[in-house]
Amino acid sequence: MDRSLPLVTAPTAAPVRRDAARNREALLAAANALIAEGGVAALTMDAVACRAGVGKGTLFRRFGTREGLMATLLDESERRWQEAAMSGPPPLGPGAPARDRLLAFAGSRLEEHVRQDALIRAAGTTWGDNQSVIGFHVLHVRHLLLEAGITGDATYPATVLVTMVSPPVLRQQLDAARLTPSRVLTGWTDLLDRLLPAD
Amino acid sequence: MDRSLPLVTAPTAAPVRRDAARNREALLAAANALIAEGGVAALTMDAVACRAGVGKGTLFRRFGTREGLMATLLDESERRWQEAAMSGPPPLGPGAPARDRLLAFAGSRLEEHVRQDALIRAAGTTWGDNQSVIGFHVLHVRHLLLEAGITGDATYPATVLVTMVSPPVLRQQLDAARLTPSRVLTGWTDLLDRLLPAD
DNA sequence: GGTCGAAACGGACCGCGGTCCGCTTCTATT
DNA sequence: AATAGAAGCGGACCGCGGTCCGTTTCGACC
Repeated sequence: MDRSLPLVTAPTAAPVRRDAARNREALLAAANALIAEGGVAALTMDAVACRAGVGKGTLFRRFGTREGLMATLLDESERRWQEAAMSGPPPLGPGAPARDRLLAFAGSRLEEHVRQDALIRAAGTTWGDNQSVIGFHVLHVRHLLLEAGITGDATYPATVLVTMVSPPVLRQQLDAARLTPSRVLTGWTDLLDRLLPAD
Repeated sequence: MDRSLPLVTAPTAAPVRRDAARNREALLAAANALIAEGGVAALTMDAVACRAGVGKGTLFRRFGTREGLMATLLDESERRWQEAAMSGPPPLGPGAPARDRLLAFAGSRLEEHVRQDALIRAAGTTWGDNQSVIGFHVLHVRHLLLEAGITGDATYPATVLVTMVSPPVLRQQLDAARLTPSRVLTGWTDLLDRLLPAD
């Protein structure tokens, strides 16, 4: 682990009561199963509650809204990604040159966002505008930019680079503009090299 | 008008029948009135139909979904913006130096997106991922970048600059990162000057 | 083990988005 | 003007997200 940053916060405080914790896990398992079987559209709140063998009120008490439930599912994989970025193998994890890690960052986020696209869309702004996730990515990239020797303010360039592989921007480029993933990464790399000092 | 680009396409083909056209206008007027009175939350499909004096089926036939209705409302103001950018007064319209027009573009989009934020959020991906709008902006900025003498590929930098004043990115910067609008524009200007050749 | 307050549970209930289909209205054609 | 048939219309109906509140369960403390 190359530094300490707050990981994505637990969106719902861990329940204290035993039954509450058990139900929480049952609900998440049911939600994952439903998505695996029938896609995001199959994730109805009634179905989740029924499959988990609990009442609907319990489900809503735990996750607030359908989008909140989705955000929790996304947080799970985000947590795994963040661990990989902080203490996993290079080039995404520590141990590789900063520029290589930056490229790995872009490729990895692109892959993740394409893989989870349906769920991210359905979660709407609840997840997409998540401050802690974006904030983590910006700090991560900013750290690597500084390590790579960027001159001047690093926060805005970091924001730019993170933004350019964010879900809405990728959708625009991949779907609307009909670009291939590798073309997107080429553009991103060019942008990175314009922002870094010429070596 | 400095060039010809396709304006935002009519989202719903103009009705041929007289009564259909009349109802369409009545529905849009009702929708605008409801939003003016009670915000986006007051825009229920039943209320729009009732206020316009037509049946619910007619409303859905015309606009497809609630989001589709919102997208139509947004298209109206977008059309006005595009006219201002193509044939309005400088610096947004033609007649000013390219760099000034680019700054005017950023400021104008920021203002527009902040003003319409609630509606844009509520419209979801129906409007936000709108290819024709984003495509228009990218072409506009790309044109100005070339006029300003950018070297190399201009499309990706144009996409970057457009993206950085898009609604989700602005929300992240203004709400989550607590930046002021002028700070955002400063960052944008810096980015622009990094992308343009040093003069 | 008994007691008690708080936390969690569950399912009836509500409002809204969206669909469906029989009825009405318009306009092209003669 | 009459006609025909396509386009438009309307509102009953449905499913799902979300709420509410009386009931149940947990576990801390005695």
